[in-house]
Amino acid sequence: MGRAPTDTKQKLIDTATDLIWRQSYNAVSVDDICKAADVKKGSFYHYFPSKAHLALETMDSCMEETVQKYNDFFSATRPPLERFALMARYVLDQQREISEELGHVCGCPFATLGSELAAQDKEIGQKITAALETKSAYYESALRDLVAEGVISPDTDIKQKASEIFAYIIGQLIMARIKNDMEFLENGLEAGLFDLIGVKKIFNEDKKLTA
Amino acid sequence: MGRAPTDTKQKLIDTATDLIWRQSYNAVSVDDICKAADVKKGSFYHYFPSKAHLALETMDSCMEETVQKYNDFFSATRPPLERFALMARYVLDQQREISEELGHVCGCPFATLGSELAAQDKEIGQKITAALETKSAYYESALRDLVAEGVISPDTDIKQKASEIFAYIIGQLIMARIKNDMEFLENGLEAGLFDLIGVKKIFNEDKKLTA
DNA sequence: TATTTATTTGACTGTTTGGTCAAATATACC
DNA sequence: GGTATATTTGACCAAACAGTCAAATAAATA
Repeated sequence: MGRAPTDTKQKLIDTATDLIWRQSYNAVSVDDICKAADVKKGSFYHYFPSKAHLALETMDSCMEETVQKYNDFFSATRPPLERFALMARYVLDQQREISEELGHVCGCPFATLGSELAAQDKEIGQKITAALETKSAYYESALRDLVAEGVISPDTDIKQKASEIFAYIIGQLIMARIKNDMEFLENGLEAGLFDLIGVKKIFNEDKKLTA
Repeated sequence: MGRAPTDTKQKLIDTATDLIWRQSYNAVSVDDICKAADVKKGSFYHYFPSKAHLALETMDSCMEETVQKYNDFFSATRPPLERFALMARYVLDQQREISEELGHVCGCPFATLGSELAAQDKEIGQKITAALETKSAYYESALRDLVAEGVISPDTDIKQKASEIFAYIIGQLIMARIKNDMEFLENGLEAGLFDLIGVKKIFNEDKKLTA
């Protein structure tokens, strides 16, 4: 009994993700989101108790996709350096696609939203902190495997190194967003990543490790 | 003839800097700024044609202070490694002070504002891009001196390295802001910086280089 | 003291904001 | 067809928003 569920909620989440990612949380109004999603405001508040809750759910939605991708990229079956390379390529592809679709380089949605809202909404700050720490965990694991394979020094401070890689990627994405410059990312992201890891060799076009 | 100038304009700039740095551009209203500065709205619009123009002037004000500090830290009379160490210490001191004053780790005002407004206000985006490139120039120069002194490899790609250092610092500051965690910065910032430069030695408490 | 000019004031406007609600409507099941 | 439940609607609200303006006021000069 009862009426069948619709895709309205997901439509709101997807629309809000794009609008907020492109602009910012406070610059996008509930009316903007409703208009873009072609949903009336009453429906919005049927699915979300507040605008902030919608933002939380866009984060969940983003994180779900990220975890799915990263579980593939960082699979233990892959050589650890390939994991990083796949991740870097994914970031670049994603940024290129979004920038063509939305007309602006958008950077990391977690970092952008987090930077804007961390001091404004505690719950969002915590959710984003958790998301970012999840990502770091992938890096740490891959770095440990690199130590085990003797590719990088056993003295490596794994936590510190992962944090460096992570901060570097976030920093690059923020810079690319501010400059609205994809080329900046294309040139620096992968190179810097491998420089940070401490290996000079990177993958060639056949996706095999060069000597 | 005429009335003497007052400090009202500067008071508005200083107040706005704190409020926007702590929260975000769109989360702070002109009324908020006026109330905090104890200035009536009419006066606000006597000095600034719009809220966005006020934001531009807060950036100018921040940049002025930064350039003054950096001209000292990155003076060619200093050993290049000391330049980076002084800068790192300044960032930490500043963040600690602001976080105690405003009750939250605030990160880099340029990055925060830039990330929020780059896609919303072109002029602000350009101003921030210029500011960030000015900072990078200090790093590049110091890195070249490190090469000249033989501290780092002459093969070093200076532009890329400066970009890595820069992205790392911005990334760390964004993370610290999101996590609202000074300890995170205290632990990682300086260590990561020197790791990125490629030297293990850092300054001891007497501010002399250790062997 | 009169004049000139920069500054300050506070009331005002039209719009947008996040959020509410009772009523209307659609649909799945019995 | 009747009933239960989920969804949708659009009108509505008070507060907040960026920005305006004519009048009042303060001070430096002459």
